Amino acid sequence: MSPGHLPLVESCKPAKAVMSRVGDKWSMLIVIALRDGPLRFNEIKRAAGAISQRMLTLTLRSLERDGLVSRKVTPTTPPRVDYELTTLGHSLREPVEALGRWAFEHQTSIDAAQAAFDARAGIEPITGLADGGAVKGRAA
Amino acid sequence: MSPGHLPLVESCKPAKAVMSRVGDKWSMLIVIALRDGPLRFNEIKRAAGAISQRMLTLTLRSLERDGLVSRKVTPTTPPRVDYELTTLGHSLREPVEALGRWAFEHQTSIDAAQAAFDARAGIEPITGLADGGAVKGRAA
DNA sequence: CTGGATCCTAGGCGATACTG
DNA sequence: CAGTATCGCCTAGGATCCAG
Repeated sequence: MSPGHLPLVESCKPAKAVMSRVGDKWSMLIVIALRDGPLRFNEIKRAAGAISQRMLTLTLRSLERDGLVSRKVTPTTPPRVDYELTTLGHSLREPVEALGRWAFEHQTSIDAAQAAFDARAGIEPITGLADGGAVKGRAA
Repeated sequence: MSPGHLPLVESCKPAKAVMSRVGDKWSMLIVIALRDGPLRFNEIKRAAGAISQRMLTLTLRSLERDGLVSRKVTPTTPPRVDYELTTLGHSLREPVEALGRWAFEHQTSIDAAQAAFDARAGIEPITGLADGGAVKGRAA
């Protein structure tokens, strides 16, 4: 997709945008929650677990803006609002779920790599200098 | 992968972690930059474009910790450090590139949806209050 | 050239309170 | 029930200076 010799940052701007969506804290969780059909505001909230009403509203709006989710209002009392994945939204599930599968398949490899890295960090101080060797105390 | 009736948040924690990686500002850009072979610190920097040395170092470290990138130091003067995708890193490219392709394929749909949404937002002010109607500039 | 330590700001996100 | 408005924390991430 990218020729290879040009900045490569510009060549994948649209990809960057989508990756941000995928990586943000709640979007994909909501998309997955809606995979089996429409849900109401509070149903999504319950499904997502710890999301705040503020973030749910914002995320839903933004998902709607991107055309991934549709919003249907039924002006009764109390009001009823149903959210549903659009065709575009459903199509996004495929690559996203592939990514999810990758995560599960390689979970142990990642865990192992992290453990090994952390172990090395504790053992090799800074290149021979005798250092107390705090495991990178709670600073940053 | 998730039974469907449990919180669903906990069932995909590892996926969430990976999604965050994919979604963060520089990780995938670096992974893609390394797709054709090892690069030195400043070569990656040049390829990425606007990244700060701080973020490059941090991202690289964290990629290394996750076992996606390997770091090889050649202690010459000046020092030479090569970064290369590990097998795990390469395997991640597949789902990530799939996501990238999705982004390109549906770019126009998303653009259209956003334009339509913004247009609607401009028409329906806020329940009658005359609003100037700034289009809420969406940059990055 | 590689990369650590510091400082500083924008904004993501949660908590809470209020409206229709 | 659905949604908005306000506040305040906290972290991502850029700029800069220093060191090996």
